[in-house]
Amino acid sequence: MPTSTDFRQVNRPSHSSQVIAAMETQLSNGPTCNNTSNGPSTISNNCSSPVESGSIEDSKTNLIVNYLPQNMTQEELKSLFGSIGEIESCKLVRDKITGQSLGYGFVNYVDPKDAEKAINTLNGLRLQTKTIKVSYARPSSASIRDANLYVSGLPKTMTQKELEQLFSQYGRIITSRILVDQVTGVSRGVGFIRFDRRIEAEEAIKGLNCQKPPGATEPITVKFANNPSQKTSQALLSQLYQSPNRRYPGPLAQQAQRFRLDNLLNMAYGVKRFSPMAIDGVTSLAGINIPGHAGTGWCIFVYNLAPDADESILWQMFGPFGAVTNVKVIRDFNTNKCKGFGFVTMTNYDEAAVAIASLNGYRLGDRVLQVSFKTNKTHKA
DNA sequence: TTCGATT
Repeated sequence: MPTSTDFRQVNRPSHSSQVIAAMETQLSNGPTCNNTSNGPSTISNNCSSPVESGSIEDSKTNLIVNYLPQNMTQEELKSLFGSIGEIESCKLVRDKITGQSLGYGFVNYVDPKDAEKAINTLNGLRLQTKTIKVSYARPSSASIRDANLYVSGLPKTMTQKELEQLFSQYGRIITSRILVDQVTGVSRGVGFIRFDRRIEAEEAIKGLNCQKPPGATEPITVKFANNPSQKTSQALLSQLYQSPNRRYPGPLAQQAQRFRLDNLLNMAYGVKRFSPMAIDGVTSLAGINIPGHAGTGWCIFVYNLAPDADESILWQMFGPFGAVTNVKVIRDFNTNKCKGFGFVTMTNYDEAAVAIASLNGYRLGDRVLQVSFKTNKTHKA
């Protein structure tokens, strides 16, 4: 959660029949910008739905609970919601393979009054770092699956309201969000739109992908969203670098370990190390324009990765140098092969700097890596 | 193939 404001109050539903749940969906991919047909796509085929029934007929007992803490179990979910009233059934949705929680679940009460009470009482409740969302679940149906879109390249000035205005011509929007930088609050230019029905999402892709919103100078990308469980597998991978490292032994790991020790010693003795973020002991917000700094840490660009490179290789290479919060291998949309580069975010400037100094020019397999702080370069002008 | 973004 970006802020700790009164989400609980502002987000409380005033008319619950219109509060529609957001179901997280499976990963699926959409088309790229390279449309083979460049004529205007027909978005108004006669698919006007007879299914206006929507929320009125929906269950008054079944709730969807979103944004649950990662470690919350089904038993804890049942315990929490059982405090309101008798539960008919309760299900925490988990990853099919890893069994990890996907962060949402369903609670079906016996009495509709208890369901309403649970929304009023538990929606917006803070649990650890999360603010849970409790709302009526829509009937399970194929037509509402895979209706979640990921939008990137948005103008930084675009508001959530404007985003909704842009997409609402294609259907009924269930949820929308624009991601913002945690420090500056400025839009990251990416967001989500969940439609009521998949067909609406498909039409929005056809109509808006690679199009410039009114007043924008760059086209946006609109595609189906990934499901949100993969951070978990990344976190699991991050533990790889803690274990004895058989893949990258030798001088490099030793150098990394010695650096960490030096750093600890310096901290213990109060030695101040250089960081562009620190000016006379005062952290300056002017630092947001320093190359590589991404608000949440120091962003590092890694070039010349092999096509089969994956995230674990980045964790293993950078982890020994200090706190790594995120790694990303950039892949080709169609082949899913690495496009030759990736990004690593490190918390501390010093550790990032040493990692760069150590890993730039490092030979990985038959390739020589180029490693530097991320800049704002882009190959398309 | 030289700088993304996944609630």
